[in-house]
Amino acid sequence: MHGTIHVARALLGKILLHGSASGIIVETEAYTGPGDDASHSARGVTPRTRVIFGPPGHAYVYLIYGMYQCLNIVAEPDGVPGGVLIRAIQPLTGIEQMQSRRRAARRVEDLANGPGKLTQAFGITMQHNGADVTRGTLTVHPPKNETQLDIAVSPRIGITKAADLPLRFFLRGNPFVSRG
DNA sequence: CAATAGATCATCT
DNA sequence: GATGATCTATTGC
Repeated sequence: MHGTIHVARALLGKILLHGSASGIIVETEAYTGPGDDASHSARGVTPRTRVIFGPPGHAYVYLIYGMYQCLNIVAEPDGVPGGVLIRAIQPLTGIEQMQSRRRAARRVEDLANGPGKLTQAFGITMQHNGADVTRGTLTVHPPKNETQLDIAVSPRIGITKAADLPLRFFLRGNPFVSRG
């Protein structure tokens, strides 16, 4: 709950890497489980939500609207639910491959500026559900030079329950943040 | 630019 | 059988 918010902020500025594709995480949302009605884990363990209740640092990937996948990072200790949705990424490398996976994107800014777009650009699928993001083919790691970040906060996007909680975090002014 | 319709299926009730 | 942590294309000012 509290730790998930910390992780959501800490993930900003980190690098997501999958094959030749890499980029800076510029937008996240915290989903804190009990008490957060928008969170998938709010109503307990199901076959789908079991990875959110598992150890931190693992990927929770799910299908939304029958055609897009969303990537979360599990954020709480084993047994405690909580996850961080990765909402937007600033592409760094593998941009040509991202463009071939996302023919609809006309600008580089549109390659990964949304939760469904970035999984498509990076080739992330439900096969990655449960994957350890500290080792393996899909990883998150610190940038080479850590700098001060200007982090802005807002309500989360696209939800109907608990829609007023300020649990969305993004890099202020960054052009790769989603439009909502 | 803003609003909206339609696509499409795993998951849960 | 209903419901989405979405995106794109298209329409209308």
